Amino acid sequence: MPPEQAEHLAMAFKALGDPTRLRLLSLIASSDGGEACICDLIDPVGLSQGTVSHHMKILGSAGLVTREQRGRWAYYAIADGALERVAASVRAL
Amino acid sequence: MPPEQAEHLAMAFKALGDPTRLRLLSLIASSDGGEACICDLIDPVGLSQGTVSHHMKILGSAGLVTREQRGRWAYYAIADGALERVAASVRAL
DNA sequence: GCTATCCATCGACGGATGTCAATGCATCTG
DNA sequence: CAGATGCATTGACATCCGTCGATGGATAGC
Repeated sequence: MPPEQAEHLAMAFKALGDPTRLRLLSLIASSDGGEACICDLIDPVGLSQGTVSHHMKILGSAGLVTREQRGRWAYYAIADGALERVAASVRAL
Repeated sequence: MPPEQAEHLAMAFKALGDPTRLRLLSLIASSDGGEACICDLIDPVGLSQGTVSHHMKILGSAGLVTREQRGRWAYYAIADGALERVAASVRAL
C-alpha cells in the first residue's frame, strides 16, 4: 500500500480508535430516526458537553457522521454508507 | 454498545490507526507465504528495527497478527479471521 | 429585550504515542 | 569458542490526544 493511501486510511481508523467515539456512533445508530443531538449524547457517555462536541467534530472530519443544524440543536447521523466503506477497507487489507 | 466492548474494539482500531502499521499489515499480507520477519519489513517502511518491532507488538496485542519464532527469525502473519471480525463489528454499529 | 438553552471553540493539563539509539539475549556460523 | 545476526526491551524525547472548565455566539421562549 502506498504511504499516501495508508495515511488517509489511518485517519479514518484513528477516528474509530477511541471507545467514547464508538459508543457515540452506536448511540446515534440506535437512536430514533437514526439521528441525535449533542444534548442527547452527553448523559449516556458521561462526559462534558465540550468533549462530546469535540468527538463529534472528529467523527465528522473522518466522514463518518453528518451534521444538520435545526434551530438550537445540531443533529448528527451516521454518514450514508460510511460504515460499509470502512468494513470493506478492513477486509481489503 | 457496552463500554467494555467499545474498549476492545477501539483497541483494534487504534492499532489500525497508524499509517506505518497499515503498511506493515499490507506488506505481510502480500508477502510470500503470507508471513514476514522483522528484517524483511525494516527497509520497506524505512524505520529503525526497534520501532518496527514495537509496531508489531501492538498489532499482536490487538490480535491482528500472530508471531512464530523459527530460529533467529520471528515470523509474523495476519491472524486468521481477525480482519473479518473487525469488519463485522463495524457493520454491527 | 432578557434570559435560558444548545453548541462550538479556546486554553490548559496530564497521559499516551511514535521514534531513535543503546543494550541485552538467543541463535546461527566460522 | 568467538563473532555475527535477528529480535525485544529500555530510556529518553518531542508530539499528539482526551478531558475539563470557561467563554462566546446563536436561537428559542417569556
